[in-house]
Amino acid sequence: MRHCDCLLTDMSDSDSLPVMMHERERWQLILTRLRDRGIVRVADLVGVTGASVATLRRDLAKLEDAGQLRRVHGGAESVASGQTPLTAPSFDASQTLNVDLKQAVARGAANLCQDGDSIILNAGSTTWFMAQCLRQHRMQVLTNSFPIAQELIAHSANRVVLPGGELYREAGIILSPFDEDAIQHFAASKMFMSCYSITPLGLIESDPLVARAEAKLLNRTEKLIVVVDSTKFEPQGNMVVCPLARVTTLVTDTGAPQQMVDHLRQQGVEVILIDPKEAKVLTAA
Amino acid sequence: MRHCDCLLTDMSDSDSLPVMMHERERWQLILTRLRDRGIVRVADLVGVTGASVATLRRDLAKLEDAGQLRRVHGGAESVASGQTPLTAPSFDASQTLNVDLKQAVARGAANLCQDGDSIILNAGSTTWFMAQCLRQHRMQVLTNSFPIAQELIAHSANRVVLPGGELYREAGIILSPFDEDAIQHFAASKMFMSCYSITPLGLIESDPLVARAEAKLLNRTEKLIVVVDSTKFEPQGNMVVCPLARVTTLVTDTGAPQQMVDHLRQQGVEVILIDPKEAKVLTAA
DNA sequence: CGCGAAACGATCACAGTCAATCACGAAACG
DNA sequence: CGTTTCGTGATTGACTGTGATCGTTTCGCG
Repeated sequence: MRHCDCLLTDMSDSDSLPVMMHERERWQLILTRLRDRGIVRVADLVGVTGASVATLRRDLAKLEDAGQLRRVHGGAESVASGQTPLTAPSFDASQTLNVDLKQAVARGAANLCQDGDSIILNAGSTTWFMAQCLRQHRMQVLTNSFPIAQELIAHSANRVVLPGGELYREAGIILSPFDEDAIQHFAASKMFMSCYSITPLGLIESDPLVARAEAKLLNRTEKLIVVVDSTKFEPQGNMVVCPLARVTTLVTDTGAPQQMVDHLRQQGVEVILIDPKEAKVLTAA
Repeated sequence: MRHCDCLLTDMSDSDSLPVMMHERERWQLILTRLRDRGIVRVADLVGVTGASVATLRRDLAKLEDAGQLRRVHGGAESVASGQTPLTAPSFDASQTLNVDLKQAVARGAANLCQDGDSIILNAGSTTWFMAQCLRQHRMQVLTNSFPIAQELIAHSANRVVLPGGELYREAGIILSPFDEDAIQHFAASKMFMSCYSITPLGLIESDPLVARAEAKLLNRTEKLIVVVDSTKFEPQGNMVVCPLARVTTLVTDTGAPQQMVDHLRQQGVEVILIDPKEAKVLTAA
């Protein structure tokens, strides 16, 4: 393994340093290069990371599953062919770890949609995965997420409605401090949202502006469907968006703590558990 | 990591050398040239990419299959009914022919912007070219064009504000039938717009919804700067957006009919003529 | 109208890349 | 301490992209 590296570069082979890169380091490096150049080649990555082509191919496969890039012959390209870094929400390392969970939950939530529905898709990485599952649907979708709007417009026949406001570059969210808004004329049958964390006190966000935007959207619908992977049950953040009783349905994975599941059902929330292995609905009772 | 550094120098060397471009890189380059110039020649691409004629022909064939361009004898031209819905505004055939004019006019109009300005960029192919000229600027930009918002967010430090409404897939425009809107809180120092055509009766559009949206935006600013290439003086369409006297400044190319230029100046409109050859301002008197 | 030059499509051999598989070693677990 | 799991590297056969060459078609010019 490392011996190969040593043979290739005699001068740097002093084993005093741990030469081998870790998986996450490689991923980070790959994504960085991808953002800078729009395209990466496996052969290049071999030289940069010191890993074998097989490993790098696996890395690319995983990152493609995570929606972070698109594989092409010889390497991979940025999901938007190098045009915009906005096609996917900015993931941090911890989010990258839960891609499988998020995708499983997103698929489960997408099953709750039907053609003709008018839905709201709140900004978030899980809801972005959900948008990818809606390519065959024909609905009216209101979203405050620029990347979700891009995805829907480019790859589906759904109608897309946007709220007015400033477009925040990093998060890709459209936020407005004003109440007058086109969304006041939107009536949705369902709203899908994620959140920063979920506690007995309710749905929690960390950013006041985001919390306010979500509260505004909540007024446009009766049914609120929360989509969160099981890691969101770790209390974080401090802005309460709404109490748990406001939630109609919660979609999460089987890793959710049983205590919270019970508590939610006591509050009248329908809880849907998705097994990320089998990617199918286990129970809804 | 230092291990990486050693190899990185190697990498950058082989990268700077015209070793071999990859398929996607060539595609990207071809599409970029196509967007910039409206037409590419196989012989030119050979010199630029270093690939063989056969390979480039295959590239063009694939891109044509993907609907990204239309092959012609000797090369390829920008596609008529633009497929790439969002990377560029959909050009019709006549527009494709005037890319040079539009870009020259767009550059001239961009010179009227200063850091700190709050401007409105109405949807349109000329204003989209203009957005490409604003990468170094730092302004607040309100636009009802999804592709322009993409361009600004991805490639500039400008702040972007969007109106609320439905996102129309083909044109990439955000339109709303309602008056309540976040844009009612936006005060712009200048508004840039193109139009379907320009006649002695005023600025003309063909779509009532578009005309109404532009009229709404007109209320948010005093200074109205119209950017049109000289082909827009051929009367077309039927919806009058506003009279010529409403226009503060008109930027066009030297191909504009002298009669209209005189008439505009009689109305108090400042007319700026851009020579597409020299791409510089000729007269502003 | 006819001619030469350029461009075109088809085909072939070569090199690089891919997915699948097996084997090795390290860390995690009971 | 043994077993399991995971990440990694090497190998194999199949596939894709590439360049050169062929004969044919199209364009431009006299």
